[in-house]
Amino acid sequence: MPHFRALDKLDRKLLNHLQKDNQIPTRVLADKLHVSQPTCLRRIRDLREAGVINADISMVDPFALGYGMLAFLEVSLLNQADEFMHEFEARMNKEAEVMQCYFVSGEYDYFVVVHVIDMDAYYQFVRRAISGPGNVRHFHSRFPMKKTKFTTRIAFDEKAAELQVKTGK
Amino acid sequence: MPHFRALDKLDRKLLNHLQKDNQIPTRVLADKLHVSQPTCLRRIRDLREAGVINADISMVDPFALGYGMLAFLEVSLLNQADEFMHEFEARMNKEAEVMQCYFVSGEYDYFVVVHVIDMDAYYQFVRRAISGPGNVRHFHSRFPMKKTKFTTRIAFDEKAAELQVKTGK
DNA sequence: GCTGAAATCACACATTA
DNA sequence: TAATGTGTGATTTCAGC
Repeated sequence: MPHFRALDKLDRKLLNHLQKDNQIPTRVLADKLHVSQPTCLRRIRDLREAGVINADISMVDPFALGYGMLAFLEVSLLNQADEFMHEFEARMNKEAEVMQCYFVSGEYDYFVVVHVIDMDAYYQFVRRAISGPGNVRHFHSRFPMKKTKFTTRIAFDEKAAELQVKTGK
Repeated sequence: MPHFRALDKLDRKLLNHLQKDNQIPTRVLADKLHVSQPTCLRRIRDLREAGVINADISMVDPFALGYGMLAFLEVSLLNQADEFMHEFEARMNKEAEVMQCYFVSGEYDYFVVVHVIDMDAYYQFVRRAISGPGNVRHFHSRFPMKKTKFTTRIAFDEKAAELQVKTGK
């Protein structure tokens, strides 16, 4: 049974901390926020169960591993019937090189962010996943020279705090 | 003193797991990979110290919090002297709404991904951070209708594994 | 890779608003 | 009634060997 509740100040403070570091002991976090350790833990558990916290992960630096090449790939499909769009999206979901994929309006249908080792790997990716399988009318590549910012942290301002949040199941 | 070493199979397996879930007890992870728990822990610690693991964080679902609106913002600067580019990049770094920023070649200089609550918030953001401060020649907004994939996980194939990785400081 | 001490997590229960 | 705080046992981390 789905229910709704609003995020209060404590929730927002917790999220702001956990977005930076989720390995901090609940005891330390509790002290910082002037609540007890079990309260801290309970709130975090609830945020996870509610899906506000999607996942708890280690961030790996792609450049530290030789994945120095990034590409923006714009794709327009031949056939835009629902099943074909789903087929394309499913394919992108399976491809490990695809970091992000967006359905966009305008000249192209999809905007895809691809992370690969080098140009050869990118070429192979395009042949295998884009031009190979068919149903692609046109595609266009751009190569960002530098990633100057990348964050998964979202900001919690007052307005957002007042919004109702769908929690739990 | 910086030193180099290559990632072996164990490192890659560890990273593949931790990218999905960094809350798994090292004991469980050790059993899965058929190594001892302290070995597992030491490897992970080394990967963190080496900077291969950037951060350990909770991922927050922006849509669960009412941040339902995404925008692609392309910007070209008036003055492209180094100091002005740094100034723009620094500004994007400070803005909480900016999730990603890339320096690109072509018609525009920067590709910026912005995450906001609604169109009004986006308008305010553009006025404050883009058109307001000056040195922007032209900008153009696109609004992706759906994010069909977003991951921070990078793939570890054999080729990548053989690459030398800069570790330590 | 094994063992053990220290720390953390996570539960039951009393308390408060 | 629902959420917080206190106290306690089970797990986990992490150092020494």
